[in-house]
Amino acid sequence: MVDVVRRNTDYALRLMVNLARYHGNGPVSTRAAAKEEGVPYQLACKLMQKLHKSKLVKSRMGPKGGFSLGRDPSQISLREVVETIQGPISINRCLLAADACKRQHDCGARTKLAELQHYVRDFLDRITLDELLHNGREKE
Amino acid sequence: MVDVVRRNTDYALRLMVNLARYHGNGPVSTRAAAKEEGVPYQLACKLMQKLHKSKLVKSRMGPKGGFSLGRDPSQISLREVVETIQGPISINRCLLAADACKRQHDCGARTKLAELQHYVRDFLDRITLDELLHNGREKE
DNA sequence: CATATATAAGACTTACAAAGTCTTATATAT
DNA sequence: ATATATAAGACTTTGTAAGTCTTATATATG
Repeated sequence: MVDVVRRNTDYALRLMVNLARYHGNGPVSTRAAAKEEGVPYQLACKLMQKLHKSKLVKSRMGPKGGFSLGRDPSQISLREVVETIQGPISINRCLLAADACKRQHDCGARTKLAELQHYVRDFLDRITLDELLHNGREKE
Repeated sequence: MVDVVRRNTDYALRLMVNLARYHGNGPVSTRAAAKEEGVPYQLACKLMQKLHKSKLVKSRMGPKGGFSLGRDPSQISLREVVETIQGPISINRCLLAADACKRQHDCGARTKLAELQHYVRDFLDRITLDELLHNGREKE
């Protein structure tokens, strides 16, 4: 079995939604976010580093420091987070490079799978952090 | 990077399309199909065994033996082949069991990802082996 | 009936990548 | 000065996909 969204990506998503929840109230420490979201602390550190490199979060060092979202939660898509952590979303490896497969010329699957890949990417593009946040806390 | 369709699944798909190509002309030996589709022979054997267990192909032992499709190519979907080889298609492991995640009650991602998973499965349900075959050989 | 050709089954090994841990360095609020 | 936080990356563990090997069994055909 293969998950399109891996465990670490799931963790990163939770952390990002956590930051979204406290957006505007100053930085959130990794320790706090990790604890609240049930993510192993050391892993959370590494994930935050990746998210920082891709500018999805800003950091402030020192006490009272932590991470905060780089943009408004309505401007960060699920796909950005996913691809930051686990790389480009792929249906089949033959779709990641134009010349990845020499059989592609008489391959009936390629076109179909490319179509699906496009749909999936687009779907995740259209979901934003604030949607996830409001969706989840709707009932309260 | 994660491929929704793994390498072995890709191999199995090629083998199945090969059988579809010769459908009605008696069994195809694994050796022949593997060679024609560029699949390592021993791997092809294991894949054919899985396909046989799930009734997607019929086998005939002995010389002049080999495998043939269990049903007409128009009645075998891409999803059946994929799930026979690599198990259920999953967007996130939290979607595979009703109680896989205790956070699901206030999780905004779950609904969206379930929707996507449903779309992907349905998409692959609607593609059949004979479509793949005709798509690929259209130009000839 | 002997033999060559095919599948059947599963143990075993290898290779790779994800997940998780540990260590050291650096910045800053108080 | 010190405690608290991030920064960075080496390292270990674990899981699983991919690939190989071995032995058994069925059957067409001379």
